[in-house]
Amino acid sequence: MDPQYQIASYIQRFISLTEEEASHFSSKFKVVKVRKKQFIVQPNFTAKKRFYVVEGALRSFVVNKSGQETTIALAINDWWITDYNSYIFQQPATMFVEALESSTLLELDFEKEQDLKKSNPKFETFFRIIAERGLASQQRRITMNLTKSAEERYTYFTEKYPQFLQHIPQYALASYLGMTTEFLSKIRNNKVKGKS
Amino acid sequence: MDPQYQIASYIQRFISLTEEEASHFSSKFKVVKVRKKQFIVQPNFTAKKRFYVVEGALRSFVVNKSGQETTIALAINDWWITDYNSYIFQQPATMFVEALESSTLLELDFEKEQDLKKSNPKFETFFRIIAERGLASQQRRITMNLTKSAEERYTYFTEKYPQFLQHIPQYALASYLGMTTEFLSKIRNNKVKGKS
DNA sequence: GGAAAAAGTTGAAGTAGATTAGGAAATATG
DNA sequence: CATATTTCCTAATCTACTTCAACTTTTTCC
Repeated sequence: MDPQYQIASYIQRFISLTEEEASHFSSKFKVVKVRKKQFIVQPNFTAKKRFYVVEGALRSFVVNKSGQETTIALAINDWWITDYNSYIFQQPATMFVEALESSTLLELDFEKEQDLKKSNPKFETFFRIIAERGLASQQRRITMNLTKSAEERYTYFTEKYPQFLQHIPQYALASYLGMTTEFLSKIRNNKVKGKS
Repeated sequence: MDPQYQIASYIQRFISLTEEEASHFSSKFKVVKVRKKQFIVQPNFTAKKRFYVVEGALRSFVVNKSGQETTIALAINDWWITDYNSYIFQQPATMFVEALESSTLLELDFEKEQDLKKSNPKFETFFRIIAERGLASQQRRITMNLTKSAEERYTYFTEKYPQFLQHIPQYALASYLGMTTEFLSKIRNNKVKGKS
């Protein structure tokens, strides 16, 4: 399927557009293919784009001084990814965004996004809606992280996002869920002390 | 100072409005005074409003089956608060929002917010901007929670949000930062084992 | 302004999950 | 298709933080 068509179909889940509007919207996106392990956002460089995933899998992560990587966000098809703090404020990024497998993306340049929003209030509405949905989902994630045990967080994730499990290596998922890869391995193999 | 004036001044930090637009915007807000310990959002009831804090302090929190409370968000003057997951999707709330001290709020009804956004694209832009800023700030919070120790999270908070410390009881702050009130007490009094 | 309730403190003991280290699978690539 | 690299697993040891319990201080409110 044509990637440009996909983004037009995606936006129309949230707002209704004429054919002309839909094709104007799609025209601002550029198809990008990335290979596994390729970076599309890097610390100290401003994230100039946000990315809609057509196919594949990516993650954003931070690295601390001792080299430990922590996954902050995950994305498969139909999800968006970038370093939002960098993109929204057009400031230097603190994160990497990396392809976990070869992927097809639609990139939207920050300036083009501003043009879209200026050109038609419907597009402004669209970006407002996806920001609000992101906000609500991050509120749920913060709540999970503060209130649930490692095992409960993993169980919740597998039930809520089963499609991710096929694409995300365990080391990336573990730090996303706030635990080590060793501990996640024990959970998955039911070897947590005190569990049957 | 007139509370309605404050919200007009607040929105103009983000977008410029004519006097008429500013007063149209302000007119949709209703001044509400709440006393300490009063709830403005409760689980199972849909959050029909979002609240801009003129003066005072509030928190949102969840309660688990064993009665333990976890603070999810904090708000003092110039901040917004509600259960966003409930408000945005107009679904039953899972959180309480409670006044930590007697406060003056400006409440915005969900329906009135929709009217505002329909009436003028500038208002759509405003709500998009505050959603995006919330998104970026939550991304930072998730990163902190996943990568820093309890003591580092506390130190970061005191440096970044010193104004909150005067208003927020320690038990509320502790669970917001993802630790027990006992442990936060030890951090504050430098009694953490292995620390000088 | 005095009693009761709420909030904060301290220390001892316990535990969820981290760290370390080594080996086994799986996957990539020449 | 073999071997190098990456990912995953297991188990012993360790620790950052929790739990519990008793106490002190601060705040509330009749």
